[in-house]
Amino acid sequence: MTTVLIVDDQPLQRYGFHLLLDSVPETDVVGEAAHGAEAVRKAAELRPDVVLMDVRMPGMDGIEATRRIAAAGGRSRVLVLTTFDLDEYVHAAIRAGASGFLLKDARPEELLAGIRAVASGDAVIAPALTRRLLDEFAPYIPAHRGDGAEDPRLGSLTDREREILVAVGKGWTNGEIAARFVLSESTVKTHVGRVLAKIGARDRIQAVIFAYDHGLARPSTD
Amino acid sequence: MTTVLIVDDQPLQRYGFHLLLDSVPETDVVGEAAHGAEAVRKAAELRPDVVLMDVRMPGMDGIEATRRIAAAGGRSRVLVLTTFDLDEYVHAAIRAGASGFLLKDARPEELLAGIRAVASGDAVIAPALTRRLLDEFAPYIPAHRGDGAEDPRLGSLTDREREILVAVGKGWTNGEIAARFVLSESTVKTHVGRVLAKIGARDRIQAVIFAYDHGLARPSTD
DNA sequence: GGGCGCGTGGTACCGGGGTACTACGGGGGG
DNA sequence: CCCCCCGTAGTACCCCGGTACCACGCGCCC
Repeated sequence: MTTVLIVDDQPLQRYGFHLLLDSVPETDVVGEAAHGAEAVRKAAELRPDVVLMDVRMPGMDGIEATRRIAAAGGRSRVLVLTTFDLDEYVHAAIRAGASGFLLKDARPEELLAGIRAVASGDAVIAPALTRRLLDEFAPYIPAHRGDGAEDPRLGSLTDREREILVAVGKGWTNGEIAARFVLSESTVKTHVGRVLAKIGARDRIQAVIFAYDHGLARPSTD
Repeated sequence: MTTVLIVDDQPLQRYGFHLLLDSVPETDVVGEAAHGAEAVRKAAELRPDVVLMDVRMPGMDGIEATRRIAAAGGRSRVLVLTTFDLDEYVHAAIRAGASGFLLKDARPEELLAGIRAVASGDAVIAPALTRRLLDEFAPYIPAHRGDGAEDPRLGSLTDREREILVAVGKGWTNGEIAARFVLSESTVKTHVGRVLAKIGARDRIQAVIFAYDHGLARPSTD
């Protein structure tokens, strides 16, 4: 039995979801909320397995509410439901920590399957959005995976050189690298020089780009 | 009516899929293949709407076959099906141009729903894999989307300065930027200096990292 | 008209980065 | 045993990048 909290500013919409979830035995609607603030409060109080979250709401919107519920660290998973498949919503929801993103025109079975998946710790994305997400993220998949053959330039690096490349990818200067690795700056320069030669980069800048392209560096959420 | 090509090295597995797809009216199995090479050939010959592709096969594997079918540019969409939810497979399949990735332990309705979605141009990912994909790609979502408030540093840049930042993000030297923008190098240095000051970067290197973090630069598939 | 932001351009200076070359000790394989 | 790779370290040199400061023309708004 999975417990559900329904969040939507439209009473009729809540009623519809409530009816649907009551029609199957495995879900139990434990509460409703009409806006973000109420959602955050009730999620903390009722500790539902799944929060069905609308995006567009007066006051605190669904994204901010999702962020707070996710940040609270409880075991509630948020499934975002919206009428509009705007990329910004999807991006924002994912970043906010949502476990799912479905459109309100989904068929009832899809919604129930989504709730089941989210409750069990998995995640779901509406197929119409998945296509765009895949197209967007495909370039970020490191080339050394996926291309069958690993980039030979990566393989040519020694362990130490790969460490140095990662450090360069973080934007550290030679002096900083020397300090953190407890090395002389000369040694660092030697390593960096060899790395540049091996990967075919003229600058440390192109080494940074290389590192990003090959998954050795990734955006930090500092 | 969506036409389907079944690719799997196990005859019994093909038989099972065939039976399942024959049991519903909206799919029509137009062929089978036992390995990658045959799959590529039959896909070109039969032009199915959807290719049900196994990953592990002797000879040419499903990933390579997917790559070739996708590269051929026909309207066939590939739905990869595998027993193992290894991240490498998922990554490789997405990079190869697959439109979907499901596990063989999926329920029949899920498989059929997946085929429908893929045939209509959407994409599907098994919920168990979606979670890991989301966790992996969330950092790549540019901070200026998703965080509600746009990064004020980005907004402070003029149009020209943003262009310059993008160019810096590509790893171009001041000289190259000057050449491509038809400017003097002095002007470029002035712009770069202002950009660095505005975004709070000490180097052009950290400007490159900033560009990646904020979605102004992304891995190129050169 | 006077200001101001923006894009353009210049000079001068200096420090970090990159290259070339050399060197040496340790570990592993022929 | 000897050699080679690897990691370490140094010196010398040059150039690009970054900073500081100044300058001018254009468009826009008060």
